[in-house]
Amino acid sequence: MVTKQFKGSSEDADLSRADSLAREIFSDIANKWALLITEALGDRTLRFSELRNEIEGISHKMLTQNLRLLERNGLVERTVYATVPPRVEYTLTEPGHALRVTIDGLCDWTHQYLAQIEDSRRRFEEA
Amino acid sequence: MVTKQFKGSSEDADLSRADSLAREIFSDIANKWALLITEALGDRTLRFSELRNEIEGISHKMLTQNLRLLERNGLVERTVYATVPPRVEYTLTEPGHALRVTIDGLCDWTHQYLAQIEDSRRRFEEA
DNA sequence: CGGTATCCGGCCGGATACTG
DNA sequence: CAGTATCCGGCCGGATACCG
Repeated sequence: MVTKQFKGSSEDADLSRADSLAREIFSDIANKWALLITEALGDRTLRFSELRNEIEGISHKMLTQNLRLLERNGLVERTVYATVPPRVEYTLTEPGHALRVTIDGLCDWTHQYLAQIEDSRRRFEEA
Repeated sequence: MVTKQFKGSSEDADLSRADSLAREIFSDIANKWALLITEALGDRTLRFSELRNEIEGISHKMLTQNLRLLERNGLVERTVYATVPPRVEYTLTEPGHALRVTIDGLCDWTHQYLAQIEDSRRRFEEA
């Protein structure tokens, strides 16, 4: 459960702290761009510019911002080559790969229910 | 793949339309509150106020807004009882339950890597 | 090429007040 | 109790410019 920050007996301060941390992480991860980047990486190693091309519609700023976020949480490893021009590669860590599996599930779900959702939307717009 | 809007041969206009729709749905779903509401519902049936209590920190506005979003996409069914005071109940549909399974995975992931992520963050703050 | 900084318009989202 | 409407401060995120 990530929904409640404080569950059970309020005397256990550690549990509530762990839960609020869980929520914080969840909020970091459950965001469009972070998920798309993780999914785009898959088990490849990609450069900044490759990621940018790979992810339709992401801006320079959003990409760097979310890459830092993922790096900070240890989902992505960043390797800088001191060449000129510089070359920076990104790849998923083990936690990153684990997360990716569940994101795959999310993508599968999206495609599986695509038509059904489209129908539901159409029906909803009649009221 | 939800990352690229246009994949493969550009002659198939239907595929690209399906992909952009997938991205749109993905953007709707991959949002903190929508996911938390879906997770909170689980296989229960909850009233508006119960959901509000269940989800730590959600505002009245965000709850209604995201419930409409979920309803529109057919993930949540809304039942109004014409009593006074009114009573409105929310429950997951079949697509909603399917989605919930993958969100469970996300929550499990969060708890599983909690400590590891906390460490990674600490290490990151030294640079 | 990859990253940071700055600017700033727009919308996100909380607070409040009002209906059925 | 549940929902809508309005107001408005804050930050999100795109555009641009400039370093290593």
